[in-house]
Amino acid sequence: MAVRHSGGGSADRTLALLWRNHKQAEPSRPTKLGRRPTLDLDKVVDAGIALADERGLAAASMSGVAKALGVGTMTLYTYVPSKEELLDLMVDQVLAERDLPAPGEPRPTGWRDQINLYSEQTRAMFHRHPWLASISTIRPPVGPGMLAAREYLLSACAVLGLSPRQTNTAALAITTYIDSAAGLEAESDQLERQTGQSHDAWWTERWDLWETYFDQDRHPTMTAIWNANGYGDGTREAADESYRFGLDRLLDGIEALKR
Amino acid sequence: MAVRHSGGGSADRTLALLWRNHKQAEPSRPTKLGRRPTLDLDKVVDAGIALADERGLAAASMSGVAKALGVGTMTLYTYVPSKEELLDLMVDQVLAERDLPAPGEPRPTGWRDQINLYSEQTRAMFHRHPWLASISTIRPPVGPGMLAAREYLLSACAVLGLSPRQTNTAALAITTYIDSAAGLEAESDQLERQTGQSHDAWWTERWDLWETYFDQDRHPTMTAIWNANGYGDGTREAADESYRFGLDRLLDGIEALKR
DNA sequence: AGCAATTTCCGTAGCCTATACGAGAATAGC
DNA sequence: GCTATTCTCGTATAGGCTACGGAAATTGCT
Repeated sequence: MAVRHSGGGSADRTLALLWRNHKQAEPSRPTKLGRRPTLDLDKVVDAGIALADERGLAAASMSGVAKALGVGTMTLYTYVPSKEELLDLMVDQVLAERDLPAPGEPRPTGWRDQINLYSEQTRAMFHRHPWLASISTIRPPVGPGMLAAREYLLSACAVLGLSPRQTNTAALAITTYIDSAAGLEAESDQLERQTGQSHDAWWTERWDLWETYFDQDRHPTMTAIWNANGYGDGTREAADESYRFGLDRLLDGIEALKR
Repeated sequence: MAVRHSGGGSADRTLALLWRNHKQAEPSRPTKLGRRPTLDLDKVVDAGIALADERGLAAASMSGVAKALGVGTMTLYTYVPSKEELLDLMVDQVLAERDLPAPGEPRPTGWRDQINLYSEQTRAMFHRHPWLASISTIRPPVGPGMLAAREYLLSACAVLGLSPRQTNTAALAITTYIDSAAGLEAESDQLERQTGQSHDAWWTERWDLWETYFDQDRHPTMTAIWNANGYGDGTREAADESYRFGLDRLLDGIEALKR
């Protein structure tokens, strides 16, 4: 995973880029002087996302993106202050892809269905862009995409009638679970595609573990579950099942507070 | 975050390194020929961990670790096949640091206390080694540390009396939540230490967001929670509170299945 | 038309990674 | 001392990000 240090450029500049299509607080450029640009920021961000989608986050290097756009590497720096900023823009753009109803728009009636909508949209997003999982999300890019999703989730939790403080806490817990679990799921899928090695094949390659190193006496519960076929056949469904199970239990627990 | 692709060297070689101190299936080296080594694998792994702890994962480069040990960079490759393997070894070593009772050893009586022990040990581990959060954990190093922790968690969940399949599912959901949430928490702390910028200061730097870009009409719930002081003062306690809240609700939901 | 101002484009170079290769140094047994 | 074996590590290659500075393009003014 790549780690954003998120301190390079000025925060103001980054915010201006993130919100570039939302408010023109300043009437943008005053003049039309100088050489005309061949690209624009959206093209750069789109190219970065496309590369990362197809060939992994590592392929979205500055030189890779430039090559994909048919320009020199350094040309990108006219549009983006640094790679870190480019990543921020890519992240917020895919965060905004989720189709979540805005305030006032129709939405599922029940609380759980509203959360499930967030869950499914987020899962689909991670599935389309598995590289997202390997980017740190503390101090995320505070762009329109992130804020819209947070607003939706908070508004869904608001109907529980908890205190404002607890509403926020509950929403945080839910995002933590959904984002992490969906990210893990997507990362696993991506590995299968990228390495061509299924999760099962990966375990088979480690057959030596059970043969040579595994000590049943030190791992009685694992052994018992194994013997009872508790691990199922495909690890894919197990992950799926556990995702839903965990989310449902978490929502059960939260709903029980409502009285 | 750094991404391990976990496919470079042969799986057998990696397993042998991971389990090096646990079983001597083969009586190790036959001869004592040749030049005597100046290091051993444990020293290399320890140096990598120490460097990552103190100055971040990026500081644990091959050249960085070599310099810390006072040897040439290429010397490390006598002990470790590649950087990827070194990371695997670092990871499993810190996973094993957690002080969790082995089978047969005394442990907390209640189910929840057993889970809480796992939670606290894991939190402390992430806090000591925040870089762990930025390493992908799908297809993790299957070493003694990982297996011991999994065994403990499964054995704790086993007392619920669920089916083997559901026991495993529940344990997966719990690790997903705990590992992710604890990782996020630790990453945030690390950023504060490393950049010297507190979470609050980070938000203050983005004051422009609320001033210039934020649209209250599109974010009514956020605005309402803000006005009701629902975000609290320090984001630190909010994260702490949300961690406990989410875990408690998840455990509530799981416990409700027990009948 | 010519020139200045301005903006974009991008080659070069510096410093950072990881690691393949191969030469040299150290050690054991003969 | 000789040889086999093992460890050490300098050099070189290939890739990453990005500071710098000059070339190219475009507008507007004279």
